[in-house]
Amino acid sequence: MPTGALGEPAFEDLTARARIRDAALRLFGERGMDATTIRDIAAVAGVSGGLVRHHFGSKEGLRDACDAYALDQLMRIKEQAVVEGRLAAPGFLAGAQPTMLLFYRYLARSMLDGSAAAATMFDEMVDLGEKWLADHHPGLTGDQRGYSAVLVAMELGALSMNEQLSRALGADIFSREGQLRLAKAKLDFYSRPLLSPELAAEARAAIDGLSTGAPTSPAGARSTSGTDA
Amino acid sequence: MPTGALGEPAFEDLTARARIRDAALRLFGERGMDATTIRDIAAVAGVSGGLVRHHFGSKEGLRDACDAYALDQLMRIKEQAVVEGRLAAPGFLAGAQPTMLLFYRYLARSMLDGSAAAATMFDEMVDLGEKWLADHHPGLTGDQRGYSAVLVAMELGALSMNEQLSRALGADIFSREGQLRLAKAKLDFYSRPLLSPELAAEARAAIDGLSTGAPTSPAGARSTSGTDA
DNA sequence: GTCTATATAATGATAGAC
DNA sequence: GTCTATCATTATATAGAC
Repeated sequence: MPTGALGEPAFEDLTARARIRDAALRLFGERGMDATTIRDIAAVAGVSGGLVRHHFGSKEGLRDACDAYALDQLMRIKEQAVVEGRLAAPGFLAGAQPTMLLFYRYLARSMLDGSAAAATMFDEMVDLGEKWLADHHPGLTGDQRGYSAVLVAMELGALSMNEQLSRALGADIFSREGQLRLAKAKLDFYSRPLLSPELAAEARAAIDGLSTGAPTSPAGARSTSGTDA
Repeated sequence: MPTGALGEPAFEDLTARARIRDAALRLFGERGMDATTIRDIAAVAGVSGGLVRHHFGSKEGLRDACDAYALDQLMRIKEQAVVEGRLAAPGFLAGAQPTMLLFYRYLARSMLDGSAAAATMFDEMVDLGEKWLADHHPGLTGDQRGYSAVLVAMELGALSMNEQLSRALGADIFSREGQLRLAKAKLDFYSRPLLSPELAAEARAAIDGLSTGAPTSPAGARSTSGTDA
């Protein structure tokens, strides 16, 4: 009954299979799947390329294993938190430990890389968020699903921007220091409305203008949607 | 003096060079650079692979050209808005036209793909956001830069999650319908605090706990940061 | 400016020895 | 379980014809 790994102290004590999986988790999460070769993973894991294939069949097979493992670990951590009765409502803030963050980053990247399993998790997170909103913001006016989707996309998206974020923050968000600064900034962000009522009204007017009138762009006749033409 | 293109009606009227650039902008933005081959781009642009090289030298050269073009177009649109005096404060909401969104998505993806130019833009956006906050939230307590960094990372990150977001929303966020739903949801998101004062206090307590005490994770001795070990 | 054909490098997949 | 060696494919880069 392993307690989870992902590059922890006893890295060299892990089975080769686990080391490969952890190496893949890290490299896929850092650079994405396309930019990571099987050889890279094998090198980090300290094994040969052939062994990767032996254990996981193919690169996609390895990715699937990583997805499943990350999902599983996240679930495990969450359950543990429930058992200990410290499942704070703002779990997305409290659950900001580096270990969890790394799994979340991996899954965010995996979504961008086109993983079906990761996409499913996104949808489930939106569902959960919707329920959470119904519980904690019973008086919320409009599009609760939209709200939740935006929240999840932003959380996960910000995580996939970890490199930029760390640079702007001046500290790696996976380090203790950066983690703290990020958590505080996010708390600020979530506990105070960005837009004042006046600005919000202004924005609403702009949106209403969009829904009825011409595209905000003036000169040059342009179609509404472009790219797929 | 071109008025901007990116897959607009007169696509076939553009020079081959512009068609290549627009095709690259679209494919890079959709799937990322690694998942896009020069041949893919050439096919979409209706030219040969050799011509891509002739005009841009290399794939990186093409990427640089796309970065510069996207940055330039965005600047142009912004200036236009200033001239017309409709630079609403919540520009990140008002500036949600599909065309802009597509450029922003491209740049977000380019950041993930490791573009230096795109990274620079991220930093500049954080700078701008900081100034905006100083103007509009003079009474903001703490880490303004952190706040701005989170805001930018979330905006751009959500955009890079456009596929997931569109699925959850039930409409492509680059379509008129999806754009509207997204804008409204974001307005909701930005004009109302997610966390009630009680929940915020709870979260703050959790964060303070993090900064002093042990890592939230209990069993199994684990180091603070794992991956780089 | 534009194309076709080719060289070269890298990658995922595979086979077989230990 | 693990490795080495190799194949087949694909992608970028290049050269040269039109």
